Amino acid sequence: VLNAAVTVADEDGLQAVTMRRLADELGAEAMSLYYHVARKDDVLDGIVDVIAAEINEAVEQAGVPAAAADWKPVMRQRILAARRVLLRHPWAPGLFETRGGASPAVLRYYDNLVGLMRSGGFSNDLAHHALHALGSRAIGFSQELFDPGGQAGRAGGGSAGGGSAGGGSTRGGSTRGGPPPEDLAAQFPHLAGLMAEIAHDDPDSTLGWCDDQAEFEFGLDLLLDGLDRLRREHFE
Amino acid sequence: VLNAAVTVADEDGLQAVTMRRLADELGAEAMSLYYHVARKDDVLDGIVDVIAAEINEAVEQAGVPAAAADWKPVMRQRILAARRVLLRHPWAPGLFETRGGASPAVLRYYDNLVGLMRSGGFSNDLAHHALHALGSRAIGFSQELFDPGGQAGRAGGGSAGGGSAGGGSTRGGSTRGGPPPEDLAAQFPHLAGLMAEIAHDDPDSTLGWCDDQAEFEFGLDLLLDGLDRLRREHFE
DNA sequence: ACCTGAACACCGTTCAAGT
DNA sequence: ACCTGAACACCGTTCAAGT
Repeated sequence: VLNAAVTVADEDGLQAVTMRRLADELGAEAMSLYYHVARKDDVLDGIVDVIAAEINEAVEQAGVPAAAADWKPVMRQRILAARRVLLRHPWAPGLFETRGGASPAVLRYYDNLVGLMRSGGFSNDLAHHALHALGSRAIGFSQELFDPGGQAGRAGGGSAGGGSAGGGSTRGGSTRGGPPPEDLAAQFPHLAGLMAEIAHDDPDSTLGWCDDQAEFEFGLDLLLDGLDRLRREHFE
Repeated sequence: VLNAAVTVADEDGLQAVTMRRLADELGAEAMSLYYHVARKDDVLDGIVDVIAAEINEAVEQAGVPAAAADWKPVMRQRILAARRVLLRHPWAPGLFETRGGASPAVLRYYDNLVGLMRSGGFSNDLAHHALHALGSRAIGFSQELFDPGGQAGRAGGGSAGGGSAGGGSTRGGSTRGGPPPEDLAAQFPHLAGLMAEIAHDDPDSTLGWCDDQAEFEFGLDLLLDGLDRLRREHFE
């Protein structure tokens, strides 16, 4: 039922999952779906629950314990495991943003995360702040403003800043009569400088030169380290 | 032209900004818009540029310098100024996620941010990491999984974790035959415990008990402090 | 109980015409 | 050069019927 929707989304994107298309996929030739489901929103809610269940399963299979005194590496592993399944469903983050709270499976994921922090010495107050600070990173994706890869809603986000100093504004320039690409460096000198220096490490691409996985872990570790510091301060 | 679209979105939400509605609002009675614009995507790209320009204007009016040796408080002010305009356009963050890279105005915003970091002692490499780590927080909003307020895409996000241990799953329970609310505490013990302890500070609401502004600043400061530490390490 | 067809009110977009 | 009307191919959703 819902699995068909996930398959369609994986193959042709979220915008392809339509009631008529779903009916086609399921053998049923028409909108008999409305007997089993009240609104389309229900199937969308359903598929975030399916994905969240897949995340929980992956976390358990990876053998990441639900409680540990050494909370940090465990939480890191759980989050990276979640990220791995989200990377298989690039359309899912967009759905998680709008309907994350409707899924018991994501609540279970978060409940485990809180349990892990509690057993690691977090007060409820700090655990609460931690969930806010991590935001969507807690469940394996981050929200970037720029996505040179072009695929909107990609898990883990695309790259930020310099990455699209070329990509973004080249597009803007051609479609909207912006400045020609030549004086981009003049318009955005700092981004251009940043890009020039970083891109030279990976010379064969000026757009997709960000290592998304490494950047995700950089931001994650920055937050986890900061939280650990606060936890320790609370103890001493 | 684009201002009409922003007004419609502010009043009736993003889903209300439709080509026919826009034509109505503009006096023009039909789809003459297609003479001035090729696709609807162009007007969407256009309005993120309008909002980003509003952000840049607000930052300049607030007198936040574009370069400073003491980069941290300046960056903090810039980001919080950006957040203030995003709070006036709750639908905007959702658009920024998908089409952020298409706007010269957001590129300008980011360029200023990079310039600020550079003048504050960041290497290009660390500035690049910083943009990734901050993600959408750099431009004033954060992505939360749960939004008890119900308004999807609200700037700064709704509240996370415990906030919807009640809200989210009560909804799930009623619409999808989940468990009755009574044993939610049994199903999600850690979230329930967290909520019980935190909510008691603000007893008159079990759902919207998160101080979004405070939580946004908590996560922001966690990241800024971590980045400053890395910057100092690089110096010594 | 379960499915179906036709229809309704909406989209974005095209295109031949109007002035 | 600028606008318009009618039409097309799609949506989600309803509803009276079918078995």
